[in-house]
Amino acid sequence: MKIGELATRSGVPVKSIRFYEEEGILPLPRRSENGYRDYSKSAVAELTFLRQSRQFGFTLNECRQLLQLWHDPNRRSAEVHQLVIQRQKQVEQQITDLTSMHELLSDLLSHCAADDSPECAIIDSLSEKDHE
Amino acid sequence: MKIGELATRSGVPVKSIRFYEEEGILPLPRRSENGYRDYSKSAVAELTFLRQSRQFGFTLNECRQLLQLWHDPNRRSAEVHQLVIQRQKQVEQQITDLTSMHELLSDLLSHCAADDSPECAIIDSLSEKDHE
DNA sequence: CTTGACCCTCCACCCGCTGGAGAGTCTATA
DNA sequence: TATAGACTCTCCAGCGGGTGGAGGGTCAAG
Repeated sequence: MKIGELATRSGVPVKSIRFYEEEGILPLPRRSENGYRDYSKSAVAELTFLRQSRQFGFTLNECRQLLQLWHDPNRRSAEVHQLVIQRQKQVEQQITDLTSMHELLSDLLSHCAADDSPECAIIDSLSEKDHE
Repeated sequence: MKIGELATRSGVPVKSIRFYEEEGILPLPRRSENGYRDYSKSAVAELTFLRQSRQFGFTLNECRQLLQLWHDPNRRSAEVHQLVIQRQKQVEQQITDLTSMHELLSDLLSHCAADDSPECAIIDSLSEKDHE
């Protein structure tokens, strides 16, 4: 299978596949006589796994670890679990941060007249130092 | 005022100040005889405004617009309002995305034994294509 | 007269790709 | 058989938003 087919089958762009290989996240595939990358069926599963992991927001380094665990028949599922817990905590933190940001934005909006005059409470708020 | 003092007063790192100037987001300051950047008091307010805007998640381009409005005595507050609304919508979208990601992660976690065995529902789930 | 705290410029690197240049290869059709 | 177009290859540059370091200059205190 050539890289284009792998790309459509796995849902990962050709460019990204080459990038992942360069970064050592994916193994280097064998080459055909003409120099084209030649993939086996299992590459589709591997790349699909990678794409899914990325969609869950794992960094490439975390994906590397996940792929290692995926390949390791002696893995402990607790280790996988740990990585996912970690990721979930990050997501929680991000939600918390974004939620408070959303509130602050609401505060800004509520004090702005939103008309043709230059007076603007938003501008004023943004000019203030936090601790004052 | 030299860049170091501006940095501590505004809460923006020296490196970032120079970066913002290079990018044309901040005006180039006058220079002292020795070539050092020489800032007026108003630079503190301007940079504080920029830092606050960044903290609300505005991109540098959006900050550029906000700074223009900040400087413009004939601004319409509606325009500022519009930018903030836009930003808030993005935040809402991000929260939505992260929340569904959080749920999916919970689903993964709930099916994993998290023990010493290699069987792992998480690994299995991540290997599946979305639409299957 | 030296030490240390500043300041300067310039270049490289981070992440996770994406786009393009310039070249080679393969297949279908005229 | 020539050629067009769809692939493929490698290499290099750039995005956003900075950060870090090298290799200098400058200034005040001890």
